[in-house]
Amino acid sequence: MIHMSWHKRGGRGERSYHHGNLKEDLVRAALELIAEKGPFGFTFADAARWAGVSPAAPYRHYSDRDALMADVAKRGFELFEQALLRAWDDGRPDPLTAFERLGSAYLEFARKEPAYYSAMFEAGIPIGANPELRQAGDRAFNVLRVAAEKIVAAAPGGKKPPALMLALHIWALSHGVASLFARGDDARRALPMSPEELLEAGVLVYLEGLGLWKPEKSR
Amino acid sequence: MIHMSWHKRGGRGERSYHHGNLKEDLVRAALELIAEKGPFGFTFADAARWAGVSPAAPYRHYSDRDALMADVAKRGFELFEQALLRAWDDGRPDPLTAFERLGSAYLEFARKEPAYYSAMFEAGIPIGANPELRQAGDRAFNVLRVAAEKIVAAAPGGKKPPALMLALHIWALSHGVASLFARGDDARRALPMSPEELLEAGVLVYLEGLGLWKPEKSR
DNA sequence: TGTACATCAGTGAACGCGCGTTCACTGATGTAC
DNA sequence: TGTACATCAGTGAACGCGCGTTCACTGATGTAC
Repeated sequence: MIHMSWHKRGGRGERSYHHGNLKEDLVRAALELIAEKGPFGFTFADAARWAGVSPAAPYRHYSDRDALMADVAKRGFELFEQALLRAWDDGRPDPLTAFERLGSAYLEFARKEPAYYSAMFEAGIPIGANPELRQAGDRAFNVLRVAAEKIVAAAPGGKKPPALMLALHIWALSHGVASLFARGDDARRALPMSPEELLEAGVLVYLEGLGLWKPEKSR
Repeated sequence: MIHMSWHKRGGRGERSYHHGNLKEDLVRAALELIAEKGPFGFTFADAARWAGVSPAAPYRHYSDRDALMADVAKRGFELFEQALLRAWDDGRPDPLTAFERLGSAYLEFARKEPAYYSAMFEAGIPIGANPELRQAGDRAFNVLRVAAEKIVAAAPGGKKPPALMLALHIWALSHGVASLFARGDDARRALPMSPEELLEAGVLVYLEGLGLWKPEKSR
């Protein structure tokens, strides 16, 4: 009996002395545990246990628990950016339709990825001290900013409100709706409609206020 | 030496065997500690230590740490409601002016009372399981709802958008701006303007979209 | 192709620490008479 | 006004537990020749 299984790799659950993907597994562990018990409901040792590894092993990959959380948040922003890019789809078929999709994608991310979402926005990570994290967040916001620019550029007549402001307003509105009503955990508040409907209506009213959208007459 | 000071009450820092205001002091301790280290950065024992009391003492007032947090959140909502009521001032001198004050009060609360704010919105307290907390939150939101109704009622012409929707939109926008840009801690994001300006502009654009406000010609 | 060696990524035992919680207790307060 | 007693709100010691972190170590992998 000299640990035969250790010499096999890639089998169903079989382990070698070297885990091989521990870093990835720690991230997955963190996500599972955040989803289960909130962004502060788990420890470094918990993550190690979840990954089936000794409590000292995570130190090979992260200096401490906060570094792991920051990495989770960074990866979250990267996925978020990709989700937003897919939804925006370069403004097809027209900027307004694509813009509404962007809002829905925001809510969908908050609901389907509550673990990433809370790591990104509610884990209390000081963004100022973490340039990589900040950049990942900025890139995600940038999708919104580019979309806002296109909306403004496509506007009829001489209406050219500042695109940055538009993007910030939509971000804040989406974030507010998501945080209050569309979150994937027990702190979600009840609402007499779907969060998507609420957000879409809000965005349309807002765009109408900017003169970038007109409701159809016959409604 | 038979603990003379114990027999005095109300003096500067002097203590009797019975603390007298421990419950209030525990709440204050929680607020101090949340402000310092975040909503999860302290323990029941910390709160006891801060209040200058043995670690078993808090159990006379709260069943556990979560109960203390929930009480902090509840008190936060009560203060929030009062702050909003003061800002609204029954719609004086006119509903629109008062409504803008309401938005500023939201941001001011988030900035000046980050401890209450994070207990209320970011401590992960399951609101469904806590009727008192939920009611306190509902009462705070109700201020916004009543204000929205007055705004709608005072609207010119036949424009009568649903007040509940208006209130929810403004709540979400305020909450988004506050959570992202006006929070009182290190997770605050940078912004090329003041959060107040951003929110006020957003509210005005939104109200314009509803036909409840018109920008002055000469701007 | 084989061998020696450096490097890497894990182990597991150990430590000091502080937390949550309980317990029998005790000082202070309120009340009945 | 005084006294006896019940009740309340604290004490402080104790416990088991799990965490964070370190350490010397060891199995596995990669590479030079």
